[in-house]
Amino acid sequence: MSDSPLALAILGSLWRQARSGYDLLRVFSETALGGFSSSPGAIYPALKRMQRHGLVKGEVENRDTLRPRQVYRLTAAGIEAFKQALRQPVTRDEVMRQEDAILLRFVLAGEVLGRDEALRILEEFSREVESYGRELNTQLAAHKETGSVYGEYALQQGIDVYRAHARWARTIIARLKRPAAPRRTGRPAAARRGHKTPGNGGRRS
Amino acid sequence: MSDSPLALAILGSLWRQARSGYDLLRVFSETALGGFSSSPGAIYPALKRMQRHGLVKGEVENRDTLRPRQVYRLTAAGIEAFKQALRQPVTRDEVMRQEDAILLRFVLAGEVLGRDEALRILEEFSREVESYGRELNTQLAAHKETGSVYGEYALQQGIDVYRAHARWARTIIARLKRPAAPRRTGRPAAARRGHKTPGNGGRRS
DNA sequence: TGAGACATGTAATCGGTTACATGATTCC
DNA sequence: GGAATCATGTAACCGATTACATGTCTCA
Repeated sequence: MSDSPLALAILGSLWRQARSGYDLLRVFSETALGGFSSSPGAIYPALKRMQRHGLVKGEVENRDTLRPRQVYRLTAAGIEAFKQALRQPVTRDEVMRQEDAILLRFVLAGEVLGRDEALRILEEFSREVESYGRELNTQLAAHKETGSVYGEYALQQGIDVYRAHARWARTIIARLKRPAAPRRTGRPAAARRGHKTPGNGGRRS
Repeated sequence: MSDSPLALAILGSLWRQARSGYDLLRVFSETALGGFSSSPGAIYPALKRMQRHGLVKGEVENRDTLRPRQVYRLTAAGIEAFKQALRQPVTRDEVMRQEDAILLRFVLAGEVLGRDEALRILEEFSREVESYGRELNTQLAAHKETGSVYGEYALQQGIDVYRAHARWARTIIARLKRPAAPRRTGRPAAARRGHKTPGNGGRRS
C-alpha cells in the first residue's frame, strides 16, 4: 500500500516542507523527480490515497481568500512509514526494473536517516548490480552462439550500464567512507564544493 | 492499445515462431526479456487482449491428446501492427522512463526491418540521450548551490549512465555503418576491451 | 480582452502484480 | 506415492495515463 516510487518521492518532498499538490506538480516537472510522475492525474490521486491511509494530512490555507490552497504535511504515521520504506533492502528485482527507485531511496535515506543508511543501500545496490552484471555476461556468451547481432549489442549495452552503476557505487562508497570533515581550511562545508575538475573517482575514458 | 513494452516483446517472440503462453513464460523468465514481464498474470491476459484486437490467433495443438497446448501465432494485422510499432520515433519521455523498451525496439527493428531501421533508432536514441545528459548537467550545477550531497551523487549517477548510453550508441552506430563487417573474433575478451582503446581502427565519423 | 499560468481535481481505461485454482505428467 | 514441473488460467487490487472540467489571477 502506497509504496510505489511515486508515493515515496512525494513523502520525500513533503519531508522537508509541507506542499500543495500543485507545488509537487511543479517540483516534479522541473527536477529529475519527474521520472516518477508527470501528471495531475497521478499526483492528486496519490495524495488522496496517502491521506486515506493516514500518511499525510491536508490543510486548507488562505481559507477565506479567493484562492485557497490545500497544503499537505506528513503525519507521525507518515513519517514512520516513510522511514520504514527507506530501510527496505535492495532487491534484485528492483535493480532490474526500478533503479531510479533505488537512487531515490539512497538520496532520501542519506538526507533523512544519515550516512550509514545511505551506505547500506549503496552496498546492497553494488552487490546486486555486480551479480546481475555477471549474469548478463553469461547470457551474452550464450547469445553469441545463437542470437542476432542486435541482441548481442543490446546485451552489451546492459553490461555497459551495469558497469557504470558498479563504478559509480564504488566511487561514492569510498567518498562517503572517507572521514567526513577534512577541515583543512577551517571552512567545513565549503571545502568540498570546490572540485570543479571532476576526476570522477579517478579514471574514465 | 496493446503497445506496452510487454506486448511488443510478445509480438517479437511470436514473430520468429508460434508459441504457447507457457513457452513465452519460460522464454521471458530465462532471458533478459524478463525485464518486461514475469508472471502468468501478465502474459496470459496480454495474449487474450492481443487476440481480441486481432493481432494474434491461438490454435489448439494436440487437440485429441490429454495435454493440449494453446499455440499463438501472429496474424497479418499483427505483423502490420508490430512493424508499425517498431517504426515509432524515440521520444525524450521514453529515454527517461523506458530505456529497455527502446533497446527492445532496436533489437527487433534490426531483426525484422533491417539495419537501416535499427540505425535510425540508435541515432534518435543517441540524440535524445545527449540532450537529456546536458540537462542533467545543468541540474547538477544548479543542485550544487542548494541540494544535499546525496542528491548530487544521484545526479552524477544519472550522468554517468547517460554517458555510458551515449558511448554505446556511438560505438554501435559506427559498427553498423561499417560495410558488411567480417566480425571475426579470435579472442572476444580482448576484442571487446578494444571498444575503449581505439584499436578498432574505425572511429566514429 | 484574451492568453497563459495558477490551482484543483474527476472519470475512463488500461495493464501489471499477487495470489489463487486446477489438473496432468514425469521423475525419484 | 509425493514432489516438481508442465500448462493454463482467473480475480482482486492497485496505480498510472489520458483527457476532461472548472475557475481565478496576472499581465500585456
